[in-house]
Amino acid sequence: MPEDKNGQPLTGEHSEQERVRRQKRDRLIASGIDPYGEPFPGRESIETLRTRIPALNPLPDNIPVIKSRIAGRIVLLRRFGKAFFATLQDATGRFQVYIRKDHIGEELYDLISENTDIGDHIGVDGTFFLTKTGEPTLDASSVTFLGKSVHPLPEKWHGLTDIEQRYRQRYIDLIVNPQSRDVFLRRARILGFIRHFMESEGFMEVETPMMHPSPGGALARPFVTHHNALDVDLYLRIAPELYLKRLVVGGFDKVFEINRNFRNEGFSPRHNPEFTMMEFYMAYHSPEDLMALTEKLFGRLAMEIHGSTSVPYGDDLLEFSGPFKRISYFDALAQACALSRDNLFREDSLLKLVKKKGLPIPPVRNGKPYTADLQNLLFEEMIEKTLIQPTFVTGYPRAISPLARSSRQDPEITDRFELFVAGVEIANGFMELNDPDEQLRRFMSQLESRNSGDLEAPPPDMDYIRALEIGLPPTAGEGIGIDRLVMLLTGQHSIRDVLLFPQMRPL
RNA sequence: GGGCCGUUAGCUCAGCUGGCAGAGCAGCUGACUCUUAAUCAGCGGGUCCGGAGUUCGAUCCUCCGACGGCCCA
Repeated sequence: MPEDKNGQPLTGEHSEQERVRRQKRDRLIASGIDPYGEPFPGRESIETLRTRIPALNPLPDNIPVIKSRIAGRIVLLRRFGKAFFATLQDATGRFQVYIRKDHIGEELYDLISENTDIGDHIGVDGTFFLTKTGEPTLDASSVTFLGKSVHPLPEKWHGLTDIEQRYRQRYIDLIVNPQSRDVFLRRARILGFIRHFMESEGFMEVETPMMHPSPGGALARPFVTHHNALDVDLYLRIAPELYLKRLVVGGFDKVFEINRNFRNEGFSPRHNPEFTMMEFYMAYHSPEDLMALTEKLFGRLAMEIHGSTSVPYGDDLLEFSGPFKRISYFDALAQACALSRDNLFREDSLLKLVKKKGLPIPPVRNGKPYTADLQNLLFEEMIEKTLIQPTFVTGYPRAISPLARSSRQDPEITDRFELFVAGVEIANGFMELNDPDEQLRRFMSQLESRNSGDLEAPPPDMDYIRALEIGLPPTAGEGIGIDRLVMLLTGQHSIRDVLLFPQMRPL
């Protein structure tokens, strides 16, 4: 049974306005009009109509005759006695129509005038003209009723501001809040641009499984589901990484995937349980190449969406013309913590600093906290949020990079970087570990963590080890958080504002 | 998981110290054939998120719960 937001059943509980609208619907039916409409062939989009209108400023004496057929939702209505103005909205914009009793006939006029509301769909055939005040308008020669809206829309001026309702009833938000609509139009452009860019760079788009027999490729708790016919548990993927590298083993040496990942975590302005990532892999390339490609992509995207590589975000002006700033993980940490390189690797001095900062002690594993966990905690707390302009952080510790190859210069660090913008992690890339025996040792070490209670540590994926045994060429791979990127490019500060249907607690 | 804040008409919001529930928009009736937040006159519309308690009396105070936001973990 349908319910309102307080769990109350809706049947027979219509408001006065809904009852009135249903009565109007029934009157339309009684007059032989289908209140839910028929297809309306031959209409043009409002955007197309606008392109056909020549520049008419100042108002010319002889406007060329422009006839049009448009359809849309009535979003504004100004009634007079024997005529009214209605503003129609379709996917491409708004356009005013003028409906006069003496132009469409008394019978049709009375029927339409008395039974339409804001929110209804109508189709209009008419002739273009400019009003006294210069508003482009279609003078209706006939009106077709295309759909009754029996539930009133929010107020025309303030729109829908209740955040919860905007997320739960996005269809209303999209009708009445042009800013919201614009965010998603831009999101679609961003996605299209990225795909086109990657293809032009020689990448092949692939789709790998969303349901994994064993979760892997990241550190996160998975969602579990069950396949009945096989009678096995499956995990919604936390990352596509291990499958994409299998494809590189298979010979597709430049691949990318844009798709959803699922992580069984809480919500925040930057986290949704399902989110969109692009991961891509380039055989025979380096992390340097990844960073260069990332700079190129972000610069082009900023130009595409903003017409400039400078993008305003909150109080900041983000500069996406590369090259981006680079800092080393340990240099930055040593500086921010005012610790010597030696003390940076001593558990006691790290612990002292963590306690001094009032930070929670990370979970103890095998009797002792890892120095890498302490380092990472301090890095996250003291450095990440200060990285406003696009910044690559390089040289991540091996201990927190189980799929990355160790640096040839320093085996304690990996050839891995993360990109931060506006204090938020946007991308993560590295030289892939392609030594199967080393990868197996790392997996077994993660298994120990898992067995000692770390639910984010994945179990070993032995088929992935076999793929590495077949041979992964030297490969660089990167993941880019698409939702967060869209946030930056659309000026949004909550991930929920760039997701059409963010996850909400069911009512 | 913790702290703070919020939930009142279809929507946006007021509501003082506990004393008959308010406005604007939307709706209804009437006037109006160039308005664009149309205008003018009149009218209707409420499970004050839910439950319990205190009180003569609760939208308001207390407790429990639901949902949401922000911050922290």
